[in-house]
Amino acid sequence: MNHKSTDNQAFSNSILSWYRSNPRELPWRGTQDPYKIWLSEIILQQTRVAQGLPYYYKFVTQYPTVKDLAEAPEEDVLRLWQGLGYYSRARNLHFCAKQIWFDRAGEFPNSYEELIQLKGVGSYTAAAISSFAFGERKAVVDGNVFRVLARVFGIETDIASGKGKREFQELADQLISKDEPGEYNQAIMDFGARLCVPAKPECESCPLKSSCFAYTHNLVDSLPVKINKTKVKDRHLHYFVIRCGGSWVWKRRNSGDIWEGLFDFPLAEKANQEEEHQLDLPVESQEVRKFPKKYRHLLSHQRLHAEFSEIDIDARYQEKLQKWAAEEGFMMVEEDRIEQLAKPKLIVNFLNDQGF
DNA sequence: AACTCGTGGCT
DNA sequence: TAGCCAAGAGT
Repeated sequence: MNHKSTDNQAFSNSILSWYRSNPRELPWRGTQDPYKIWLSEIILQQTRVAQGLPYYYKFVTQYPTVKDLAEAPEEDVLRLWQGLGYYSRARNLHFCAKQIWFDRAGEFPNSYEELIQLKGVGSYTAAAISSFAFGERKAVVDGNVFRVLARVFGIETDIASGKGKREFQELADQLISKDEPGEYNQAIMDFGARLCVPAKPECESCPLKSSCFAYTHNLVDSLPVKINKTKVKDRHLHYFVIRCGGSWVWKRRNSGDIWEGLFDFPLAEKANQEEEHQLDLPVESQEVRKFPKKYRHLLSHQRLHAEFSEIDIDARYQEKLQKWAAEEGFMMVEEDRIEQLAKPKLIVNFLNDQGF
């Protein structure tokens, strides 16, 4: 897919020109601090600007420099990330901050090649940081860029395929402005986010409308092509809220499943909701009260069906329960410390509903 | 290459 | 409602 360089320049000039009269004012624009740009880019991965904004403010306030982030406990970082999803982003962010501060003497990676070696920094994020902070000519290819290029140039390759990713990256590399690569990267993403949106784009006011392949061929609604193969799996979770002497039994979630590193409760999982869930406790004949409300919690790839039961155990069994919890990989948490635990949204919803 | 990893807004 | 998609990356 070769395009004449004059056409390329016409495209990038149009995008830049549109951007200069329609810029979004975002708090990470206007800074050259690679730490803040990195932070903003990690937060914005697969995340709408409106959803990420409050988290950006929380993080730059709590952790103004990479040193502050590096010196924080991972639990605190995850707690601040609570509710934003894709928690590996927070774990990798913290891991890299420690790496940069303690192993590199605080020297932030300052090139695409170095940046892409960081955990959680892929081709998009490395291009974004290197162009915004260091003026490197590396083209970003995110969901916006896929859409704009697919429509304007009439590309029907599946954007989820390896072939598609290579093809779009190659085209983006040809199109990016030589003089203002960072500005151009911002521009094409804003253009996709505000004008060339997925549904009902504003084609009538688009500066590219006469040259846009999709518009002139009535293909706007069918481009880009994305073949989605992920099927949603149903899971049935039964949580047990076990309380004893002012403490609750909590479980820190392991790797290899959703919500790694976050806290929830001892859990029984069964293949269907008909089966009655049970839990082996160290004390006999405890009353198990089921909360009437049932939860359906949607993830990108799983549909969770959850219910909760509470078990109150007399304080005289506290030591026995403590021992059992340690053996089972659970932990006893005093009530006033529960707020500090990083919890999945499902658990936060449950606690709010029950007035805890 | 296909699968995994959250949450929320919009249609 | 169910599906799509949002400044993607790791395995």
